[in-house]
Amino acid sequence: MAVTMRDIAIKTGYSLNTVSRAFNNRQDIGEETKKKILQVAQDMGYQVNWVAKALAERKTRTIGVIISDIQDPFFAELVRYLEWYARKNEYNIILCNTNEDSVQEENAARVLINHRVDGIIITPSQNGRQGMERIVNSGIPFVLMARWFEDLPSSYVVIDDFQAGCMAGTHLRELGHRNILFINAGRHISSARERLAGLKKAFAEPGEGKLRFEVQAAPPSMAEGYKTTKKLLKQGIWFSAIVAFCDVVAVGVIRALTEAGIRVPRDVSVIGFDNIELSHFLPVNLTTLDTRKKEIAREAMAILLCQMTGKERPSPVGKKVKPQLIIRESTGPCRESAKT
Amino acid sequence: MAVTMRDIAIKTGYSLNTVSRAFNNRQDIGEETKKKILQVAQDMGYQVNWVAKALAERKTRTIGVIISDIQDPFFAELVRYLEWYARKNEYNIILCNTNEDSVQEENAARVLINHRVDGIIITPSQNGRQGMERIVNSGIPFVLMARWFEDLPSSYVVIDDFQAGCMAGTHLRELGHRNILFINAGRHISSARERLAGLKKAFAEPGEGKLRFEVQAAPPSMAEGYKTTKKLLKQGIWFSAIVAFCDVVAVGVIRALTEAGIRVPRDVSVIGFDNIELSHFLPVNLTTLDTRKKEIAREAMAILLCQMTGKERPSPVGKKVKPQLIIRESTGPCRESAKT
DNA sequence: TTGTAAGCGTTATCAA
DNA sequence: TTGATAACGCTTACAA
Repeated sequence: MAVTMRDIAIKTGYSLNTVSRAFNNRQDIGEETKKKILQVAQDMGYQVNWVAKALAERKTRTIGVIISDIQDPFFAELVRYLEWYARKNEYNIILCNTNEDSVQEENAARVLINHRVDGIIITPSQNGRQGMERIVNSGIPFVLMARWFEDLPSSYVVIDDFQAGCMAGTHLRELGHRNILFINAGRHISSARERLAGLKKAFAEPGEGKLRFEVQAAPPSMAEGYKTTKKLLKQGIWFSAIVAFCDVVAVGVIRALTEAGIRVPRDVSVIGFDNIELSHFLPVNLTTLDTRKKEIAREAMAILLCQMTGKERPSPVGKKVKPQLIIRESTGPCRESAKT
Repeated sequence: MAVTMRDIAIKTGYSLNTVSRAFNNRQDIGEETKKKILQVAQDMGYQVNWVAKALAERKTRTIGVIISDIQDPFFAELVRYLEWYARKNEYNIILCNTNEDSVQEENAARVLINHRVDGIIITPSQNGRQGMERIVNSGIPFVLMARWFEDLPSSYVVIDDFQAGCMAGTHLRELGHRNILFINAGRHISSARERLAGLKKAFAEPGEGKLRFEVQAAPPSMAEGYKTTKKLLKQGIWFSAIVAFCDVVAVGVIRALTEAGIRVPRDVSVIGFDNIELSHFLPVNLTTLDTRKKEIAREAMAILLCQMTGKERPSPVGKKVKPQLIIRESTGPCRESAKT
């Protein structure tokens, strides 16, 4: 069907090998010959067959990306950057969405290994390790992104979630808030654990108030943020500020508050994490901790590229990016007149 | 490095061919033999090499997806469904993001062709046809999704955008709105043209008001919706309802209105398209036209699967899915007391 | 039921 | 600077 290098070899009278040389820009070929071959290739509409090339070179120039929820704007943005950086380095991306499900994750790992991807970037679901095990055993270079395992010696790029939690807490404390509700994600997620720890730290000084509640909305989504808040409100629980695990959850939280006639930030302050694009196009713009999505994607790709091209087995490198507090409209001073 | 079929052949004493038979579940092999081979394969940790398989079979079991903006929740959701349906049929997805740029689109087309994907699903940027041309010439089966070319005989799955526009207009007309502003996307996008036409149709009856303005926010994004609205407001233009090209644009529109002290829907009604998840978690939930993302993804995949497996060159099939009006909080009756 | 041999479209080795 | 020839890891006739 399609034109092959052999066709070109026949057409030009050169050997297959020489044709290959022309395409791969080798030194051991005459300028004239090269020109002629490339011209003929163009005329015949030749297109490399990357499958054959991959088999011969044992390199697919393909990176597997395992993401827990492509519909979450945070991950969507990460994927966008990853795709961009990959493309720039002439790699393709095979996308696998796990919906935070360990079975789908394991399946994704298998698929990518069979596909002989050159490397993997993964946001592990962290509620099961079968997928990770497969990847580790395969020997394919990989980088954890946004989440990591303390006990797994591997490369990772994450935000400094402890610090992020701490910054969120400090911001609220400084505004006078003493009764904080944290709508967290499931504790199996590393960032959930670390943000909680950071938050607690911020309220560790005696007399400085406390984290009154931590509840878990899993998976982290608008719907869960909404449902959880609604339920708590119904229980008559009171708080002057809510920390949401991420902006997406915060959006659901604010909707629930609005429905209950509670105004943000007058009655209750809300703070999120991630700084997704949406967070500054809401009627009340969200105070949030920027999680440096672009940097994370860039770093993850840089580390992976390094491990893929490196000759020797590379030692794992971990990177924690500093978060940044973005103060907008959803947080304000605590009003003492809060009811109970 | 990795275990190959040859290794298994040697280990078991059978021929390469017999090993192949075992894996491909053929009939011409003894039950015992098969069992033994599979067992050994498992023990040795064998993993198929899909690259080699693809080269031999001339099938990669890979589908290329060219999307114009993965960060747009509408497309993110489509991609999620596509990935799901693909996986279900044992296909992988190679993702290419074009950012609505025809150069990136052409590049994506080239890449996917070189990769010998079995099929392509594309949301064409429609501001240049080089990419489409490449795809058509390659002979690889493809399906247009969400956008189509009237003059290109090819398979497509779109929403009935004319009807969607018409429904939006009718809804507003029935609420008494007579001065409508349409913040559209660029006219090169088929859905932009068709929604506009439908909208006009809804106001075609004499005395039934009119579409006062159409302005274009390109690319369709929150930021563009915001900027455009802001600018119009500054110009002192008045209208009682805004139709936004999509929910994402509507979000930016509402933010701009809110900043200007204009309340939705009391002062101005807003209607969007797509019914993204976000649209019912906003402080004021969005009235919108559901664009049946799941159906579109399912249909696109179904048609593609059919074309990929079909023996004969299939004739193009086009499908227009019916939109659905979802009335929520952002539209209300027109108040005559509108200022100018 | 099994094995032999050729082929998929490249790259790589080595000799000319 | 070029050309045979052998990989790469699998499938698929065709033969036994």
